[in-house]
This record gives sequence, structure tokens and C-alpha cells, in this order.
Amino acid sequence: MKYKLCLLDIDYIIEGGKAVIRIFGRTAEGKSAVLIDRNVEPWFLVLSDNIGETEKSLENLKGEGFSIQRVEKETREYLGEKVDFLKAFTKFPGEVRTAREKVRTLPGVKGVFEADILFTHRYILDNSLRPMGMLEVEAEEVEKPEKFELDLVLEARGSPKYIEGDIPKLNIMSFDIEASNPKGMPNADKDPIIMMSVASDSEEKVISQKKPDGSQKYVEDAKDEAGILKRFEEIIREQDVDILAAYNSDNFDFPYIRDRAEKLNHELNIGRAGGAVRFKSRGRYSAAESRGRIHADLFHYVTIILRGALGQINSRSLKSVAEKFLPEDSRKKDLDWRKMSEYWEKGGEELKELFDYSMADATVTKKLADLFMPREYELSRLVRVPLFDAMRTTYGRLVENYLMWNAIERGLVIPNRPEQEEMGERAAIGAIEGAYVKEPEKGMHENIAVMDFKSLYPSIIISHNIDASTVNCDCCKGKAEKVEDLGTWMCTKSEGLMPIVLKNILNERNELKKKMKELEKNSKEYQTLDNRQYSLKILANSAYGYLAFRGSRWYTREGGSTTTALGRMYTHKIIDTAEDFGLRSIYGDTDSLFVVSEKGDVEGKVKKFLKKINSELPGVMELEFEGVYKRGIFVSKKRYAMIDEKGDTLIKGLEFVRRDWSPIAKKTQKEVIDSILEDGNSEKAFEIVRDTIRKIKNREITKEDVVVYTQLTRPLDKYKVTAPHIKVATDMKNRGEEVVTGTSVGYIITEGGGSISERAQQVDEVDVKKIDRKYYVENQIIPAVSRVMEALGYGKEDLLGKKQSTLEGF
DNA sequence: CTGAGACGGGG
DNA sequence: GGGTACGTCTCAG
Repeated sequence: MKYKLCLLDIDYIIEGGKAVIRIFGRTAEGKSAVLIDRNVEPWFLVLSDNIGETEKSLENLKGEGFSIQRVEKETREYLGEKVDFLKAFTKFPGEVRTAREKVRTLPGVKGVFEADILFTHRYILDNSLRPMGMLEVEAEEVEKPEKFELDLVLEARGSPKYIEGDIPKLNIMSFDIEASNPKGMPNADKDPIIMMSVASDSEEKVISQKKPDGSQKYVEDAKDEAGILKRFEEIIREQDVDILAAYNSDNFDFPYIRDRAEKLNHELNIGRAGGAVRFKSRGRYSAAESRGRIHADLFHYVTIILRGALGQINSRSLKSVAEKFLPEDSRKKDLDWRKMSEYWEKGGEELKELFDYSMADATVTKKLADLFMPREYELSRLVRVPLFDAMRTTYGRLVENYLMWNAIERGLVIPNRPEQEEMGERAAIGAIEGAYVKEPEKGMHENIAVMDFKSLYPSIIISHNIDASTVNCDCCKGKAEKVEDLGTWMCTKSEGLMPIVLKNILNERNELKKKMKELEKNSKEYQTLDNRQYSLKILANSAYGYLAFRGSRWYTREGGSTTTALGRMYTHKIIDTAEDFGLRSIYGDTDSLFVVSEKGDVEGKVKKFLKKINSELPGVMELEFEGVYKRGIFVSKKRYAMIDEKGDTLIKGLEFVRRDWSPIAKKTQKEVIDSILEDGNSEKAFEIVRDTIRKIKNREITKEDVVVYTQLTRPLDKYKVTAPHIKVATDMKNRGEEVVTGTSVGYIITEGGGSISERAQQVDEVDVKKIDRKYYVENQIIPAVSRVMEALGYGKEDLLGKKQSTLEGF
């Protein structure tokens, strides 16, 4: 019988002495299912200059931990020519790696290829499947193993193939845990999970160890902590959850749940094929995976995909992301973590507040998941990487996977990943010269028009045919035109993979945008297409970075530097041309230009200018009008703030969201920026700073204004350098207080002699009169506002009042 | 000036 | 698992 199935997740297991692929998903009819394919064989390619000889030595080759099963021939394009490769099959995926090392040493062998592709990915590529797309397969329903949590178990009787069509509705459920420790981050060794909240389309619940009074119907009593976990698992099964969404759960919630479960001797069961949550090490952090259900940590979406929209400076907390993306009535509640334990112990109204807070966390997360996940589906579909990985991977890897698919489609051999040593060498050469950033005209400006190049780097790569195979090619040496300053040239005979792929991406995106115009804006189809075009945009914009990325399979440092060199050239060109139209460029960065008009309407002039410049730009390149801003303050490259007619502000590179700044410094900074943008009055901003400094000087401040909290990230004795919080933590320990990893140490710098660290003291020990006012003025307030104030023409002396000599006496 | 260490985000 | 990850700041020395 034929089955249609959405490819949600994929893995392989070893069963009956063979590798077996398992595809988890949901059928077109909405049944949760697993498809088991036993007919799979791992393989890799061998390049040899004596193919007959190599074939003989490969056949029946056995080594430590591997044996070659059989050998075939396969033709692929390699370095621009059709070449015969040997395709060597092994029994287990794990053998490919060991076999590769041995085969490399065989006589005649020039290289081993495609031995560095994950087996599940190989399977997707070989069968032309799309994760988060539908597949069709001839299969047979078989009996469900006991531990499986799904409707159908299917055994493949043929190879699955991709088919067009919408995927069935997937069940998304969000969750959040609460645990607390008044001293800092909760510690899984001793702080229990006090409650968990979940939210899906049909259920919103808090499961807690405490029994609430009647008014909060969504709270359920689970008796004890193990009961909370059991109930959580039960709800996951009841709801047949496909996507389990949470925020920063790779790093916090799941490790915490794991540790607590272990302590309680509770065996976690969250996936669809039995087994607990597994932690995949991914360098800097680990990712929590439950097989068959996708654990979606939305924090990755925010850090990777929204990085551009949010900037590096803005907070990525659940609260601020919700504020930015959700309507006002559905936002997160506020709760001071220091009060959490107290509320929990106290009960009554405070406990109710805690339940509300927990519930809101899950509902907000669910709403964000509804918004973000469809975009992740499209990205996963596009680059053919399973959702779990696609949503955790970097731009570079997304581009890489998309290129891999496109290479295979075109019969090209996929280049190998660079080895560690090679990557080290690439990194050691240093960064390539980047984009042109015009030094801004410092200070305040009004009526600023902003223009952007539409997909600058992708259109340069396409228009100039930049690719690993085309830059400085042998065939056009001395014949092709050279890029000014750099002396690089690009092939004029054949088009590179990257330009071809990018052209397709941009074309497809334009097609989608055309189709979208005919659709109702809030229709489901429109949304899907919008998500699809957005993932194409992300991919196109990431392509440039991949050219000179040290881990790139299609590495071309010259290609990267040529792209930026051409970008700089175009930016200079538009700045010069704008002058002719009476537009003065006050700032420009990479692909954008900020202009003001000395006299007359700026928008009108810009429109005329754009018409002219776009008629001169080559190929697909285009400069677009972005908008007009009422006022802006420009501080330095990458640091500016603007406000539009509606009063919305755009702040780049000026805000501090770091915890290691004192509240008073953060508050003053915000007030200063807001005041300048809203009133356009630098004198008033100056007064705000002077006033704050005066207050500090006159001791009109509280300890809360100046306390800085810093976390311990390791045991105390592992620190080599005594930073302020380490000094305070040591004091605390000497007084007999418990100081462990995760403790949040609050400290205040006090007057006296010695280094800053020596003068740091624990909040409770500090006498308000002893606060080091000079430190807070000079190391906190001044740095926080000086960049902005200097751009307005105020030096540090002005701020400190030294010129008027009215504020001496520290 | 360099290197160590922290931040982010979770409570 | 056929594989791997950041970028930026401050303070001590």
C-alpha cells in the first residue's frame, strides 16, 4: 500500500546486523507514524589515477573496524571535467570514516570524497527527499514495538520519494519549568522543579507541587516533583506532540529536567521511540534531542535568524522578543527572580502570581512558536536538513547544505570539508578587507533619507560570476578583465555553482513575491509563501559569508575579497553620484546610504537620484528607497540612533544590555538617547547626565542603583584572576556562606585604596556612605553616555563639570 | 599591551 | 552518530 508522510525527523539504528533508517512524521491523514527502511547502504567515492588497480584492491578490502562490501563506478564532474569515480559500499555508516583513512593510502588513490556526510543526510540526498515536505512510499504496516508512542509503524517496500503538497497540521506544545534559588540560578543538585507549564492549541496548564485554591483552574496538583514530570510526559503523549517548543531549553530546561529526573530515579520518556532526551554535543553548547518529536528551542531562531533584525546589541530575552513580535495583550509577566522562593513558600496571593507567571511563559512561548516555526519548516525544506538541525545551525552551514544538494543535482562531486589544520591555516591569514563604512558626520541630523542596495552581495556574486571554480581560473588567465586594486579575475567561459544557485534563489523569490500579490494577506497560503521567500532571502544573504568561511567546502578567499572590493566600489559610486543631486551623505555602511538635503525636499531628490543610478547599475543590481527619518544622532561607525515620523526608534550599537553594568548607568544612558531623539535637544541630554552625576556626588542614590550582579561560572578555586565578583565571592565563603557555580554575586565598589576588585564588597556589607562615587561616575556613567555626548560636542570635562569647576571634591 | 573571564539566555 | 561552531567587552597583570 502507498503511504504519504511528512518527514519530520530521521535517524538510523543498527538492527539485525544492518543499518536501518527511521523516518518519523505524520501521514497525510494526520496519523503519527514511523517509516522503517532496511534497504540502505552507506558509501563513499574514491578518485584514482589507476582505476582498475584501485578497484581490485578495494574489492573485499578489510581493515580494522571496516570492510568494503562491493564497488561500483560512478561518473561525476570534478574540477570542470567528467571523471570516473569508484563508489565503495560499507555495511555500517560508522565504517565509512575508518575506511576513508585506509583507502587514502592505497596506491593510485588521489582522493576520497563524500565520506564526510552524515548518513541520514546522505539518505535524504540520495532519495531527493525534503524534510518538512511530503514523501510517498510503498510500505506495509507492521506491529508496533511496545515502547513506540505513535499510531503507525511502516516497513518500506520501496524507496520513498518526494511529492508536492502541504504537510498535515503539526501539534505544537510549548513548556517551561520553574525552579528557584534566591542566591542565583537554581542548582539542580538541590533546588527542585516547583512547577511546569504547558500550552498547546487545546490545553494550557500549570502542573505544580502545590495545590492552588479554586480561582486558577489551569493549575493542576501533581503531589510531588516526580509527579510533575510524569504528568508532563503524559500530556505530551495525550496531545501526540510533534514540536516541543521552549526558550533556551537546550541550555537550561532540559539539562535541569535531566538532572532532577536522575536524582529522583525517574526514567524520562519524551520521544516517540522510547528513550530519554539525548544531549548532542555541539561545540559550545549541547542540544537536547527527543527522538521522533522535535525539541524546538526558539532561542536559536532568535540568535541565528533574527540576529539581523534584532542586532547584536538588543536583548534576546523571552520578554523583549515577545514585546517585539506579539500583540500587547499577550506578553510575558514580570517577576523578580529573587522573590520567587519567597512567593513559593508564602502561598496565597504571591503563589497565585507565581502560577500566572509560569502560565504566561508557556503561552507566550507557544505564540512565538506558532509565528517562528513555520519559517523554520521552510528553511529546513529548502536546504534539506532535518528540522532539529536546521534550526540550530549557522548561516554558513545552511548555505553549505543547499550547495551540496545543488551539486548533486548537477552531477558535481561535493568537495571535502577542510581538515582541522587547513581550517587553522585559513583562519591564521586573518580576515579579508570588509565593506566600506563611511565615517559618519557626527552629531544630530534631521530629515534623513535611507537607501539600501537590494541584496548587494548576492547580486555582485551573480553579476560578476564569483565562485570557487571561477575566481583566478587558469583558462582565462591574462584574458579576463581584472578587478581594480585586487587583480583578481573571473572565468568568462563557465558559470560557477554559487552564482547559478544564487540566481535560482533570487528568481524563485521573485516568483513567490509575484504569486503573493494575488493572494489574501492573512490567508494560510500567503503566510506559507511569505515564510518561503523569507528563507530564500536569508540564504541569499548568507552566501557571501560562506565564500571565505574557514570551514567552507567551496572555499575561495579571493572570491570573498573580490565581492567586498566590488561592494566598496559601488558604494563609493553612489555616494559620489548623490552629491550631484544635492544629497549630502552623512553615513553609509556596506549596502546602505544615509543622506540629507541642504535645501529642499529630501524625498523628492532621492527619488530622482534613484532613477538615475538604477539605470546605470549592471545586471540585477538595484538601489532601493528605505525610508525617511525625522531625526538621528550619529556617534561613530556602526553606532547611531534614529527616530521616524511615527516615533519609532532605531538604535544601533549604543545600548548596553549587559548585566555587568549598574542600573543607574543603564538608566541614564536610556534617558539620554530618548531625550535626544524625541526633543532634538542636546542641552537637555547634557542636563540629564549632569543631574545624575550631581545625585551620585550628593549621595542621593541607593545601593540598588549601583549594584552589579555577576555569575560564577566555575568553582571558586578555578579562577586565576581576581575579578571584583571573585573577591566578593571569596569574602562570602570566608564568612561561611555557600558559594557554588551559578551563584549570582552582587557587589558594589567602595571607597578606599587598592584595585577595583579589592574595593568590591558584598551588597549587605556596604555602608551607603562608602560607595565609591568617583568609580560610578567615571567607570559607569561616563562610559555609558560618553559616546553619545561626545558626538554632540560635549567632552568628558564638560560632563564632569571640571571646566566650570563646580563639581569637584571627590 | 595581552590574556583571562564574562556576557548572552534560562530562574 | 560519515561532523562542528561566537563576537565583544572589561579588568588584571
